[in-house]
Amino acid sequence: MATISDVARAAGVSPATVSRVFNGGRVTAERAQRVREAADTLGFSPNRVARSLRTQRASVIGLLIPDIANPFFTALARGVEDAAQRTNLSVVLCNTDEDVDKERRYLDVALAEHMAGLVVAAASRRRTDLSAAAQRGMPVVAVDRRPRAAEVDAVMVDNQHGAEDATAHLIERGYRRIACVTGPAGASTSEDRLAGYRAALRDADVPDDWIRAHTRHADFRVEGGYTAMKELLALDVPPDAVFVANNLMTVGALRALREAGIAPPGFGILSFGDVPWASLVHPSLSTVHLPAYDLGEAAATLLQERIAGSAKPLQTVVLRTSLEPRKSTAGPG
Amino acid sequence: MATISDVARAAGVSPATVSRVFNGGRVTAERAQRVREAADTLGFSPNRVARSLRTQRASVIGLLIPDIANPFFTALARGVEDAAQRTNLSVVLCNTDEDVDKERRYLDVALAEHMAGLVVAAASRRRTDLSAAAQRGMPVVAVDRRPRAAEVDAVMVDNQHGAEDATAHLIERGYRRIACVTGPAGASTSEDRLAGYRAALRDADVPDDWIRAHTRHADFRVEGGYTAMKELLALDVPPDAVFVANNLMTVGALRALREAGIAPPGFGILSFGDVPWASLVHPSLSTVHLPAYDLGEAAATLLQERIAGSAKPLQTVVLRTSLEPRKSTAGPG
DNA sequence: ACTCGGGCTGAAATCGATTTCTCACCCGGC
DNA sequence: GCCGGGTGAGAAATCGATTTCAGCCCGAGT
Repeated sequence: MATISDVARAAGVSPATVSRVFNGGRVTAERAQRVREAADTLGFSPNRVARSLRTQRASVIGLLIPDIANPFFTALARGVEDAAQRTNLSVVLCNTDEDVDKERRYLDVALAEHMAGLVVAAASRRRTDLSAAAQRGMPVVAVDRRPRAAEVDAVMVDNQHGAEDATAHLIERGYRRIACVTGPAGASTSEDRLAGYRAALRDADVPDDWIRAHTRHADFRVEGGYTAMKELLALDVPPDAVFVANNLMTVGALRALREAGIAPPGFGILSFGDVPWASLVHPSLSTVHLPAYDLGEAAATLLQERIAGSAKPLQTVVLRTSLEPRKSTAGPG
Repeated sequence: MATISDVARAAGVSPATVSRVFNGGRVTAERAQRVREAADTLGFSPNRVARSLRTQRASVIGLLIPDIANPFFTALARGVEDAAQRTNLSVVLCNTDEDVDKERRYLDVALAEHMAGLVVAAASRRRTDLSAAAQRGMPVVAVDRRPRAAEVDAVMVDNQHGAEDATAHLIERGYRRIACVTGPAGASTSEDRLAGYRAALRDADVPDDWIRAHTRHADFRVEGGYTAMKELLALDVPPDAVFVANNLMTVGALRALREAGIAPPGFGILSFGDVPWASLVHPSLSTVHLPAYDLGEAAATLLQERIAGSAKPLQTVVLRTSLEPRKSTAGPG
């Protein structure tokens, strides 16, 4: 592996000059030419480790996501990656598995590795601690989930508004007993989506205690959705529709429904977040489409501004969701 | 950010001693204790960039995969990640998008970044060039796909054997006109799977020209599977079953079948590779299960041996696939 | 009592790039 | 002919850890 000194020797100049050629210093054209030729024949590319050490800034950003198997997060990751690549940053993807300990270990690595910045979809609202990074001056952007009390930029979707719209859509379609499967009590996303659901039902004069009796908290995973849905179906007067707060739980809920021999349009299903291959499988599913890719792209762009030194006040970007109603127009009747 | 010298000063020792405490050198218990306390109160963790520069080896490995949206590769990635974490390596995930240029750019980054090693699911069999890395002494393990003429370790599935078994299974079920949708002509995976399919049909005395007429090459993506399936269905005598060489193309094929009003068990569908949520959706789909997670884990483990300096001769690990027949037992009739 | 050896230590070199500091040189103006 | 200003280039310091090297101390062996 050729070093800068090898190139310098081959070109008959000092290492400083070689560095200047590649970093836009002032060098006479003739010398610059010699350096470039030498670099080419030696196949030189600067050692990024040494550069990072000297400049105190890496060309790597970290992306912490809770579940790489979830298509929502893979789409988000692609958005981050594409944005990062535009400024020659590489992305280290860290899968925290919704596990706060694992997440903290990755945060430590990011600090020790002196990464240029972090995009974080937090594993927990209460327990994720981003202060260490912020303290050390490492730029951080929260995405999708906002850890409580974190002084960072954030890019979110309008969870509450989207959930309210979507639930209202179910009501318009004629469903009356709309249950809800939401995520863990701690997460900002599950709370906001629940709040939107509640708002829509209240607006339709559904009493609070009915709502409470028909709400289940699960874990944002397939199994949790399955169990919660079974519970709801076992009620004395089962619901005639359900609002499910994320894509994976919808898959579980669908399984529970199939086992119970229940299907749309007699039963309304609304998923917050795109269910993979849903259009193929269940054209009768309504979904709230989440701009996952754009979320990632926006977060990475924001992060790059901070890395470049922007001192603007902290900002929160909120992207709109969009409702994709099911194809069939029939209601529950 | 506390440095090793800060800790040394606080503990009243030299930086060398601090380093020895953390890297298993011989230090008296009493001093080691003082160092550890100082490190704790200062919140010291060694700067990995500096360490990498000095030791000439990073604690990061690269994972190059062609499509992060494909659940097969996300499962593989998790396997790599879990294995890597056991030895405190972090994983940089690079999504090459089946694009050889993008892949080459990532390879350059990996070299400049002096990563400890690479796990590569190559974008192309012919055009992916791993020699630069090998030449510079960077350990590389090919996974799932083997680039032609690359002198590297590899972890693969037994594509041909799995495909042959699976096709034979369709024949046993009573299907007679079994078509095939495979991947791009260049890829090792699509060629091997096609070869397995062919072997099974030949074994059942199906003439070669029939086979050739009922084989389509597509691009391993949903759209390609859809188009190929439509072509096959438009034949004068359409097939009564299809062997599809990867999971995403199966999704496309299923859509084409649904649009044509065709469904199992009248039509046999065999997917090479698990289709996400298939069990929920299409219990009547047979799949060849691929051990994606284990593939990643094995590759990362092998890579770590090489990083640790193992000089064993190059090896190729082949993992077995397993056939998961559809639930219903009825045949085509 | 003297030497030899083994275990700890700290000073200093090292990794490879960037960046400051210094100096030589050239040009135009007085 | 002399002097300032500006420019280009090299020597050397620097980033923060690891590692070599040399020295020191202490105990054991003769």
